[in-house]
Amino acid sequence: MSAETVTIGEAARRSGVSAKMIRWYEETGLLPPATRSESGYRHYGEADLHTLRFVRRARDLGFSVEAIAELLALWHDRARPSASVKAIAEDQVADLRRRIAELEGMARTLERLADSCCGDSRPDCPILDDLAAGDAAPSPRRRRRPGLPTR
Amino acid sequence: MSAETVTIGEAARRSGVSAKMIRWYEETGLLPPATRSESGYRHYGEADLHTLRFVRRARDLGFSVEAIAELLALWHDRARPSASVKAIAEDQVADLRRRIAELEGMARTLERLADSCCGDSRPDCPILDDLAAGDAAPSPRRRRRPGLPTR
DNA sequence: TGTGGGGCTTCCCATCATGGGAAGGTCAAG
DNA sequence: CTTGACCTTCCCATGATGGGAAGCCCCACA
Repeated sequence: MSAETVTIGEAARRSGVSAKMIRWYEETGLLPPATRSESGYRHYGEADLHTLRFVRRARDLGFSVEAIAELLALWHDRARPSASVKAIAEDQVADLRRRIAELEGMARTLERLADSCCGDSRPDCPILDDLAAGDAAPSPRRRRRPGLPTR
Repeated sequence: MSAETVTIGEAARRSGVSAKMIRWYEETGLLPPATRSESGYRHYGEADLHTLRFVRRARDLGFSVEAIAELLALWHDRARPSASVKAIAEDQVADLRRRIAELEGMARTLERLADSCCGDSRPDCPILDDLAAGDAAPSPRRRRRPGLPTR
């Protein structure tokens, strides 16, 4: 019993991770190479599906693939300290909060500008005036530490 | 007077847009080709700098390059209806709000999980338990309409 | 047993906005 | 004239994802 395995398409359907991404996760080392049939088809068992769902859920929470690799390692380490997991989660929360604050700032500014624009057929527009004002604070564009699907 | 022009590095410093990005904006058609010196150096005048600052400010508000192209066109169109500008701004706000809500959902879930994890040296961890639960709602990963720096 | 259609394989390309860096030409100050 | 800072173009990488082509495989049905 339980030698039941499924092909990659079925694994994708059952895990919510696309076949493309399953292959990519394997290629980049997030997942170990799948077992193959004689003809080269990948096959996945229940444990593999469980792992795939874990990955999927972690992606849904915005974890980067790198963070997921750490989470998977901790998941498989029966001697893990839960503090390690918690630290990763709290980092992720901090990152999410930082990004939310950034987007919130943009949204508030834009809402204020949009509210002040009467939005009719006349050309006067406080939104364009603001953009053209050119008093942009020269904040350097930082590289974000990878993470969210950002879809 | 006012035939003063600067090179791309100086334009970058004065506008807050990197030289790399100025070239890229030109290449992709967001900006018209810069005038060149005999030896091929790009040169920028006050009007160009004004445009660059406009672009920079719009990027800071999360507009996609595509949206900025529309905003620039409206900016230069003295017969524009302000409603057109307002519509673009409101689309952007809606997009920002949607993404904020998404991140907020992740952050809340993760905070709840992190709070329930005692974070000590023992291996028991509700965070991993949740990830492993595999009850992930199979929400399809949509492609996001381009926009934010997302840094 | 032949065949058709759907699933699998690998490989390449695109996204979006950005930076890094190499190889080589230009310019201005000393 | 040299030196060093700047400019040019070109290629590559990022992160996670999808699209699509070319070709092989497998099963069900006639």
